[in-house]
Amino acid sequence: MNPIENGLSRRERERLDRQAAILNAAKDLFAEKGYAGATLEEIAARAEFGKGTLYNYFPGGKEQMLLAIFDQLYDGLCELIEASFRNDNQESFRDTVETFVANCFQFFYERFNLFMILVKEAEQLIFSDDADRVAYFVRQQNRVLKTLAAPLRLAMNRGDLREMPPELFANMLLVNIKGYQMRHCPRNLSKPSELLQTPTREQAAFLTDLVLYGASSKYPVEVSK
Amino acid sequence: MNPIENGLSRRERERLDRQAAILNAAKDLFAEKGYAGATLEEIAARAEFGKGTLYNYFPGGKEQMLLAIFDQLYDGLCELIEASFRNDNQESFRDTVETFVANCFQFFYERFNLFMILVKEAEQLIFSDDADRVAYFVRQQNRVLKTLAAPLRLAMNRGDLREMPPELFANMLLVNIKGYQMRHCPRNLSKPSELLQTPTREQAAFLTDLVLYGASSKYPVEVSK
DNA sequence: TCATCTTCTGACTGATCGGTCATTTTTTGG
DNA sequence: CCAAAAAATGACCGATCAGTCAGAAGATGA
Repeated sequence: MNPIENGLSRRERERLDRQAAILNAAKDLFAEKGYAGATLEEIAARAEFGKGTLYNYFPGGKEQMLLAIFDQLYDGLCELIEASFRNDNQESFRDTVETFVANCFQFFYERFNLFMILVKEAEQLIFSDDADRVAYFVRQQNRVLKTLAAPLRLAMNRGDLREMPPELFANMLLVNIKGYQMRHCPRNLSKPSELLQTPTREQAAFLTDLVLYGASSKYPVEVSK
Repeated sequence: MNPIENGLSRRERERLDRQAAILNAAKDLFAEKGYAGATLEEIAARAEFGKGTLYNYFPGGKEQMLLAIFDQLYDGLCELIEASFRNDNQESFRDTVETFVANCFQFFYERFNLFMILVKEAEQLIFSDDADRVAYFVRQQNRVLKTLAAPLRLAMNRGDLREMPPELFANMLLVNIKGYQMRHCPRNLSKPSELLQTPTREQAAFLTDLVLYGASSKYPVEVSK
């Protein structure tokens, strides 16, 4: 009766497709107008559903959509980190970092709406006064930080990096990637003339060297602990 | 009839005092609940005025208050930059940068509400779809960036910094300061147990060394252009 | 003291929007 | 083809809130 594919019936697959379609509409609109600025009516219209239908797929309403989007974002980021550092050792640490940086640029280039949501909403949410939301974001951000800190710890043990709390450097790396990317974003999304430039390997190399070797043209007299 | 002080009559001074009181109330509430989350009613209550009175002092309403706050923030930041680099040359560039970083930490420590507003709202606003708001923020951020880029340009000419677009490094510096500070913020403002720690000179030194000399424990084979 | 001018006030308005649910439409399986 | 189940719908509700304004309160100065 139920020809199964991927262990899912057609009904179930269609349901997931529709859920994904709603989520994509939400992504676009959250990115464009911000979480608060996007209305359920608009999201429903963009996904070609009635407003009530959204609640079939996301009983938790707007907030559940936002958290589902952040789940995707943080999952993707963790996978990207693991993939980038998987074959560490097989090349110089510097090149591994460059690859990681380039992968991040590429990741956000392909998911520009996720990047905008991250930029616009994450800090707002992590410093909100809703304890549950704060807990969610602290957990997710720590997960990313731990994932990145692990290979950095190894690099320190190998002597590729100065000794410091690896989460600290993980944070610094991510902050720099985000800051660099943000600086090269179109300021005004409704002005289509400004396009997001495709990220180049040169930019990744530049940022990598800056982070690993610093901005000074001189070597420090003594590298401080 | 009008004994003048600072060129202002008593009436005018009182008016400015009340305006400042309203702005301080707004600062606290914007920092706590975010721009969207703070209501005019609350702001008025905290400043001990009726809601209608706010419009005597800020005819432009909520948005005018926000922009007035950002004016203060960006003005303060520019002054701080200029003051920090004023006696460059008299000490090593590294120490000048450390002073600048320490001053930034101190500045935001003393103005924690401004820092929270910056963190929570600035990106939301600069990527909004209101062209006027975007223009305001682009102008202000560029002003800060230019102010910081000027002494960095000089340092490059002196050979203290690698050659690169000075605005790029200015951006990187600011991003790192903000990112470092943010990492050491209490996540949940309503939980008073977590206090903002007073910034130390050691932290400024650490971040300075990281930015100037990099995280690598090895010197690059060749410093890339 | 009083007329006038300034400042203050908070009830009210209009608009917005998230979420609900009774009803309609579609799908399903016999 | 039909009855029952599932899905979709959008009018409606209640809450929120920025901004308004007519009148109250207070200051001024002659």
